[in-house]
Amino acid sequence: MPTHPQKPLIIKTGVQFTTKVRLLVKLPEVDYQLKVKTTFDNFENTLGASFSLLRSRQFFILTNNTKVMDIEDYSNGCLSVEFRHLQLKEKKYTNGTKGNEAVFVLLGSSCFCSPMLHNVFLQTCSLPLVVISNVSQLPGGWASVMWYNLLTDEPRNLGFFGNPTRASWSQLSEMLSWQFSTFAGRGLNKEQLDMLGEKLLGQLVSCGDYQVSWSKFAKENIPGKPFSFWMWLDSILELIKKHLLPVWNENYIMGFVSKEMERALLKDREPGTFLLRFSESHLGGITFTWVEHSDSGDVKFNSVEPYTKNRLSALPFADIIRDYKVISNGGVPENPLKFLYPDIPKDEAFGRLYNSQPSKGKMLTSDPIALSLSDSSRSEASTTPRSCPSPEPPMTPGEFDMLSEHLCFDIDTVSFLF
Amino acid sequence: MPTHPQKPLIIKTGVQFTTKVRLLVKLPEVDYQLKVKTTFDNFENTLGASFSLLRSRQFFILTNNTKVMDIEDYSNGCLSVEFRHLQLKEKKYTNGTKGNEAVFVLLGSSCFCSPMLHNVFLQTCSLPLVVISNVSQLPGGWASVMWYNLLTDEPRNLGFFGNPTRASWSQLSEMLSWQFSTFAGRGLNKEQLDMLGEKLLGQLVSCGDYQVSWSKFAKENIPGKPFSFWMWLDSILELIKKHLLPVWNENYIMGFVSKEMERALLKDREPGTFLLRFSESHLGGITFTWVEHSDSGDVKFNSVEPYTKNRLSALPFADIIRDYKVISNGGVPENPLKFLYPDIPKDEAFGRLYNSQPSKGKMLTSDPIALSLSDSSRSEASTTPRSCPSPEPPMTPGEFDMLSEHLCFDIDTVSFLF
DNA sequence: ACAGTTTCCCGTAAATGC
DNA sequence: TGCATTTACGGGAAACTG
Repeated sequence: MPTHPQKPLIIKTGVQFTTKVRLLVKLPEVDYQLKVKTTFDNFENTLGASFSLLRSRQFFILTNNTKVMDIEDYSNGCLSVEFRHLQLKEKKYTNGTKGNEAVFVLLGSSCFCSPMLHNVFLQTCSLPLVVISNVSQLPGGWASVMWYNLLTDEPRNLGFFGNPTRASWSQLSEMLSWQFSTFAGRGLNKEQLDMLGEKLLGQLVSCGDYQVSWSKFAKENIPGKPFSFWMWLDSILELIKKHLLPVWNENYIMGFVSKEMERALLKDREPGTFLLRFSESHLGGITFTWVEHSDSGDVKFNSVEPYTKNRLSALPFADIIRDYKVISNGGVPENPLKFLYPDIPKDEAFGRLYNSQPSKGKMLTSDPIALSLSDSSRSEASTTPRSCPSPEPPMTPGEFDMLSEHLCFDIDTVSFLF
Repeated sequence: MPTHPQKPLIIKTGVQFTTKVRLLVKLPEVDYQLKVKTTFDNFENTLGASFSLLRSRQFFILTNNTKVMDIEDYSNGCLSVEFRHLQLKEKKYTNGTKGNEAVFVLLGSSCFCSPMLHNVFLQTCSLPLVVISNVSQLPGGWASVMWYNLLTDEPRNLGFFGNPTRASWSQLSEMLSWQFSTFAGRGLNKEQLDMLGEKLLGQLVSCGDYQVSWSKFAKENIPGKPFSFWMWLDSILELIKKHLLPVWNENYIMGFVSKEMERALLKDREPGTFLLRFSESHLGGITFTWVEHSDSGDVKFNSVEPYTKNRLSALPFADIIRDYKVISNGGVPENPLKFLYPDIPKDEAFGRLYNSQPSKGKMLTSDPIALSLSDSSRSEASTTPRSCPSPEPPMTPGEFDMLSEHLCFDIDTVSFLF
């Protein structure tokens, strides 16, 4: 199990993780033990080649990394060893090049069989994974995992990020929707994806499918903003996961709407109609915009400053909507939010989601009154037996091949689907 | 320097600290080096005794703990070595007894002199200190440091907490006031201390001086509350440090007033007169109570639920006072807080302390409206030379004694005054 | 079982490295 | 010098351990 249970294949240095090595074939009942060692593969090329180059960044396993595969460790019909409390640390004396956080590396494992299988060397490896040193790198690391799995079928394409291939918008948008359905319980509809596509690619999306670069997706900042497209999207995903889950799952958050579209949708609606959208200017923010008619009959739009995780952890979003008040010139506070777009009465939509006491009767506002008018794994077995001269070969070549092909190394029991 | 710069003599395991060993005498210019080693003293009795017992809890220094005292390290006219990045860890294989967090222990240091002073052994030690494993133990640890320093002049009374002596209320109250003046910039006045004394001791305080036990001060819970007296007081100190410093320093927080006293003070005052007091039921909370007259002419007292660090970090306290509104039956919100007790107009008192925009004109309340009607070193040198048979004594006995008496060990440059 | 302690690790801030 | 990355550690919560 990697450090973040929800995000496999990402390991943070200094934080414990778990891995399991399995022998996929049922062996004849012989009385021997397998000594298994888990190591971090610091070499550039594939396993089993006759020579290798050390990578520019190297890691090692700090903790106990050898275990004996016990006959009693049968689980699901195969021999396995689980390594717990493994911890990764970077080697500090490597040549100066500090790579980016998207470096893909391999966790390898080797088996020595004794006494009967003595001198037979077996090796397997995990899927490529990302090493980070701080949770602040988790979004970037996850972007790498997604991009890799979207564009490579090879289980061990370690040079992938040297020249990452592009993704078509149809591929990418499907994956983005998948992220929302996996982590937030509800995916993205066509309108939401269209807005995202336009944000990422401009009007190009509408003119057929388009190729998106890795850089545009996760490295370059959105023009005029201090964050990349994925950083922005991930901040919203996190906001939903932590503070908006029920509202999101009820499909009450339109979320991804441009301000132009927002106005177009609201302008012909009943006064007091509102919709919820994510902030495009700040990371992890959600606002509401409502329509009203001024005395002269003009249509007016009002928005509130985005609510971020800090404000939402003080009061759940549904309660904010219920308790939101505008103090009109008459001095009487009133809630301007009447209908969730297109025309659902507010309490009908949010009623079940209210948490704390509603405000009524004599009330004390113990909180500020602000002036604000505008919105400012798939499991993969890979083995590479090395032929070593064995003085007394304990198995036939056929038996050996079979054994080699069924030694499996999972970094997590959770499968990883893309 | 210990882990918490403001609270010396408390070291948290796994967190870096700094210490300095100084040779207080100016040595004749000889060409030798002193190798100094810092260790954690895990023995029961004083330095230099012929035998010792291991303590039930033992710690050791994880990191590099030897350094050579260089001739060039002269600072303030004496030889010194500074140890940085020291880290403490508990020995895990000791006998089962887990002691409490108030264990006092010693950091020791020994010097080997070579080549001229070869075979001469010198040793010094720090003041007693407290080891904790989590910042949640900091208040308890600090209570120990205070109690020790209040009641012992001995620099190394390690058995003190086996049977801690009592403190007189006059001693203790002086120290409590000192804590507030040190950490919050303003001490406690007689009325505040009287309230604290009564809380701790009942009416006994008024009948002359009284002895307070260590247990009553920091171990036993306040009757009916899930926290001790010091836990409660420290939570308030922390609240002031983080969120109330300017208001506290302007002396606008009466703070320590019983509810009875509060009512007695307010009842004859102008309606809208209010005062600020700390919550006695919750840790780290502050409320305000104001007086008003009901239609029938009765005096009424209203309080708000205590503000805690979470709410105060959303909006500073002065702004809360400015923006606080009661929505009367007429529906018009109004601020009931008019005069800070005894009769200071609110804005006159808090005007300078307001931070954000005041609320006026058309206002949006983006925050909840709650229904709430009631308050529901000194530097110490200690050396114990051991006489070792030296084949070629490089110094006269007099010189040696002088050297021994002037080897000093500070755990911090910050002096510690009680 | 429970209560006092410790461990774990996120998330912010500061330090470091290139 | 500035940005990318790591380290430091407070703080909340889970895990531990007698």
